[in-house]
Amino acid sequence: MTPMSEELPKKYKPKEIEIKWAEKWESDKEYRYDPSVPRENTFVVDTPPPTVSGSLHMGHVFSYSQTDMNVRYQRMLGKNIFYPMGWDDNGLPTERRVQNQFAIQCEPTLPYKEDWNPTPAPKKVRELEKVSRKNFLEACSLQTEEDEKKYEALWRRLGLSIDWDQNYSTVGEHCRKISQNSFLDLYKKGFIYAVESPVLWDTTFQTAVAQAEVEDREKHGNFHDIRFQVEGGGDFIISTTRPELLAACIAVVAHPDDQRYKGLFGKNARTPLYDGIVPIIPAEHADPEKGTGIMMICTFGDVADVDFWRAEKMPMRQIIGRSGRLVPVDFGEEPYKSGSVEAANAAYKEIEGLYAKQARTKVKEMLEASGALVGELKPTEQAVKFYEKGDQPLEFVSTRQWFIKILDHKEELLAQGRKVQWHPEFMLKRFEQWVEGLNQDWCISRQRFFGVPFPVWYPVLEEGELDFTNPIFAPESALPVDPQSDCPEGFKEEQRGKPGGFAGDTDVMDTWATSSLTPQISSHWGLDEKRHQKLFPADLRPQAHEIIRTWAFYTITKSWMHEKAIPWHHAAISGWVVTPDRQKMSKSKGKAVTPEGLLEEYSADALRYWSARAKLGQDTIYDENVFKVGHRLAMKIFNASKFTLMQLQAAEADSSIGSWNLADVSQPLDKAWIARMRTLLGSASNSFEAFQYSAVLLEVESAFWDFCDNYLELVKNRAYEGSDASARKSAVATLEWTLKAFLRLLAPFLPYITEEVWSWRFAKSEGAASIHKAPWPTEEELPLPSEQNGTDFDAARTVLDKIRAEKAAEKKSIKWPVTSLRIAGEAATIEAVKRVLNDVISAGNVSLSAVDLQAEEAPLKVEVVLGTSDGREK
RNA sequence: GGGCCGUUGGCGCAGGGGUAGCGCGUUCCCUUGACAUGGGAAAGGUCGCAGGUUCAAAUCCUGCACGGCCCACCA
Repeated sequence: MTPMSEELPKKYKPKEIEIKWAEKWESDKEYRYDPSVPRENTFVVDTPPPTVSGSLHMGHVFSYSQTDMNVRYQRMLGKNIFYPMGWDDNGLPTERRVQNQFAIQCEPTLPYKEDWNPTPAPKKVRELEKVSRKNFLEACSLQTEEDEKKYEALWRRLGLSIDWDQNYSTVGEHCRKISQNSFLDLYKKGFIYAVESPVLWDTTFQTAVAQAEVEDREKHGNFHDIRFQVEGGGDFIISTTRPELLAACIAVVAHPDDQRYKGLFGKNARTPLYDGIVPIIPAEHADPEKGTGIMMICTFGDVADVDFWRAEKMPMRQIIGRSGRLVPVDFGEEPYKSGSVEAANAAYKEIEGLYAKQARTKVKEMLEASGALVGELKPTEQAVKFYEKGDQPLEFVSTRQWFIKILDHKEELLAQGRKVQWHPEFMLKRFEQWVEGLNQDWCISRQRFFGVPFPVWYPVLEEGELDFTNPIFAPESALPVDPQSDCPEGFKEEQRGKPGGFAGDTDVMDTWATSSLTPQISSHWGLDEKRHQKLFPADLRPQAHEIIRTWAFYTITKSWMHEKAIPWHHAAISGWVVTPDRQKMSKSKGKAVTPEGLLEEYSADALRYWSARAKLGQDTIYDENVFKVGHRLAMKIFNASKFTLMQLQAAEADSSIGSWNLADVSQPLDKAWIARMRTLLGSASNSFEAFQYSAVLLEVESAFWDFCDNYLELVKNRAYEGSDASARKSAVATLEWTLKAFLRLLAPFLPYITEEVWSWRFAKSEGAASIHKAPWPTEEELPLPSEQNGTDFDAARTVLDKIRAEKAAEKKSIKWPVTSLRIAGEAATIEAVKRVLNDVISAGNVSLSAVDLQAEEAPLKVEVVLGTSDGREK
C-alpha cells in the first residue's frame, strides 16, 4: 500500500535526466555492434565523418539527430545496429587551422626536430615558423585529437546511439591502409593513370583540385578591345578580359561561317606588344555573338583553350606559374615566337614576376601606350572558377597528377546511382545531372602534406631525373607506407634521391579519395573478408545534398570500381539549417548559437525534436520556438506518465482489482481508443520504413496530445476510483498499454525523457532494461480487431468539447456543474454517445439525471445548460 | 540558359480529387485530484496567378510569376 507516487520525481529536470542516462548508456555499452548476428538482422549505417575543423554547429545537430532517429527505430525492430562514427581530419582545413593556431608552415625540405613541440601562437603573428613535414603532421594530429574529444562529447550528450568502438579517423593508420589499398587495386584494375597535363590549379594552396571542388563566383571584369595586325596587311579587334595572357596566345579563332573573318583563315596574326605570330583558325566553339566574334586562344584561359590546345596539338606557352606569378620566358626560343624578339622580351620583362591580376593592369597600360587598345574598357560580370576553399581564381597549370578514369564510365555510374534508393527521390536527379555534366577525370593528387600519401616511389635516373614511367608500388602487405620515410623493396634509405636510387611520390591524396571509402573503412575491406561481407553494402548513407557530387558520387564510383557493387541501399539526404531570411546558417552567421549553449539552455530532447520536425531534403529555419515546443512535449510526457502511473498504482493498491491485461479492455470508450491507437501504429511503422521520421513524429505527437487532453480526461475518474471493478480494470489496462506504446513511439525522437519514464515501471515489468531495446509497438500487441473503430471516442470527445466551449463562453471553470445536457442527432451517433455517456458526464461534471438523448434525422445538436452555482456548498 | 524543389491564416509547417488542418503568436477565460514550463475556448485562410481536365481542383495537367538550390555560362 505504499504509494509509489512518492518515488516518482516531482519535476521534470532535463539536464539531470540527460546526463544520467548518457552516462549509463556509455557504461552499459548499450549501443555496441554484435558481429555474431547475421547480415539480414543487421542494420548498417555509413555515417558521415564530420570534418574536424574546430566545432560542430547546428547543421550537424540537425542531420545527425535525424539519422539517429532512423537508427533507434531499427534497433527497436530488433536489428543489430552498426552505427560508427568517423572523423574526417585530413586535408586542407586542418592544415589551415594548424597554420593559424601555431603560426607554423610546412617546409618539406627541413629535417625533423625531435624536441620541437607546437605551442599556440598569439593572435597576430606575421612570420610563420617553418617546420619539417613530420613536425607539421604532429601538430595536425595534436590539433585534431583535441577537437575529436569535443565532438564525441557533444554527440554523446545529444544522445546519438553510436558504437564508439567503431570509431575511425581518416588520417589514422587504418584509413591510410584502406585508402592506399584502394589506390593499388584501382591501378591494377586499370582505372588509375598519371599524366602531365593542364589541371585546375589553386595558386594560393599550390595544388591541383578536382572538378567537384570547383565553384563559380560572379566577378567584375573588363573587356579590353585589342587590335591585332594580320600578316600581309589588315587588322581585327579582339575583346578579352584577360589581356595579361597575350604573351601566352597560341592562336586566334573565329566561327567558320563568320563572314567578317572568313578571309583571314589560314593567315597569321601578329599579337601586339610581343609581335607573336599566331595562326588564324576557324573553330566551331567561337560564338559570333560574343565580343567581336574573334578571340584568342591562350595557354590557358579556360577549358575551351585546353580542349583546343589538345585537339590542335598546339605549343604550350605556360606563362602563369604554380604560385600564380608570371614565369620568365624568352621570345627567342621555342615554344615562343616573335617577329621582334628584343622588343617582345622587353615588354614581357615588365610583367614577369607579377601576379596575373597585377600583370593585367600593366599590360593594359602598355597596350594603351602602344595604341593597340581600342576605346574604353567595358565592365562586365563574369563567372570565374574558384577552388571552393580558395580565394584566388583557379588557373590551368600543366603538372603531373594522378587521375581516376570516370569519364569513360558515366553510363555505368549512372546505372549504379539508379540502383540506390534516394530519399527524397528527386535527389537522384542531382546525382544524374552531375554525372552527365562531368568533363574531367577525377584528379586525386594534391600537392599538400596532411593527407594519405601515394604508396609509390620512382627510380632516380642518372641525370637525377625521376623515371615516372616505371613507378614502384608498395606491396599490399606493407601498407600503409609513407614514401617519404619508407623505402621501396630492394632499396636502402641512403639511395633516396640519388641517381640509381629512388624518390618517394611527394603528393597526398584528395581527402575524398579516402572518405569515398567510408563503407569499406567500416567493413575492413581487404583486411577482414568475413566482416566485409557482413557490413558491405551498408543499408543507409545519410548525408547533405551539397556533397552529392563529391561524397555520394565518389563513394558510388569506388564501390563500382572495386567490386561492381553499390555502397548502400538507401541514401537519406538531409536539408540545411537556414536563417529566417533563408540563408544557409554558416559559421559566421551561426556564431552566436552553439550546440553546447543550446543544450544548456534547452535540452538534447528539445534539439532533437526540432531536428525531427523537418523532412529529409528539406531546409529548415532555425527557430528556437520549436525547441520550446519540444521541451513542452517532453514535459507533458513526464507529467502525463506520472499521472497515469498514479492511476495504475492506485488500482494496484486496491485488492478488489488485482492484475489486468489487454483482455480486460471491455468498455466502449477504451475499445475505441485502442482502435485509434491501432491506426497510429500502422502508419507510424509505414512512415519509418520510408525514412519519413518527421511524419511519424507529427502523427504520434498529435495522438499523444489527444490522449492527454481527451482520453485521459474522460477516463481518469473511472480509473482512479471507479466502483465497478471491471470498468476500472478496463481503464487501467488501456492506460497502461497506451502509455507503454507512446513511450516507445516517441523513444527514437526523445530518447532521454522516454528512457527516464520507462525506468519508473516498465524497465522491470517489460523485461527491457532500456526502452531503446524494447520492441517497437505494432498491432500484434493488440487483441484481434473487433468491429470497434474510433467512433465512440469521437462521440465522447465531441460532446465533451461542447461542454467545455459552453463553460468557456460562460467564463466558468471546467469543473462547473452542468444541470442540463440535451443531445439530438442521428441514431447511430446517439447510440455511440449512450455507450460512452458515463465517462462523458463524469469528465464534464454532469449529473446523469440531467441528460436527455434524442435520435432524429438531423445533424448532431448539443445543448448545455450550466448550473447557477459551482455546486460546492461551502 | 538547363534542371530540381517550393509558394496553404501574422510566422513556421502538414495535407494532397469530395464540406480547409496543426503548432507558435494573438484575444478571452479557468489555480480542475499529473502538469501555470499548465488547461479550455475564440478570432484568423476564396491553399501564388491564369487557363485546362472533371459532376467535383488547394490537390491532376499546361503556362506564367516569385523564392531557393544544383548545373552551365569565363572571348
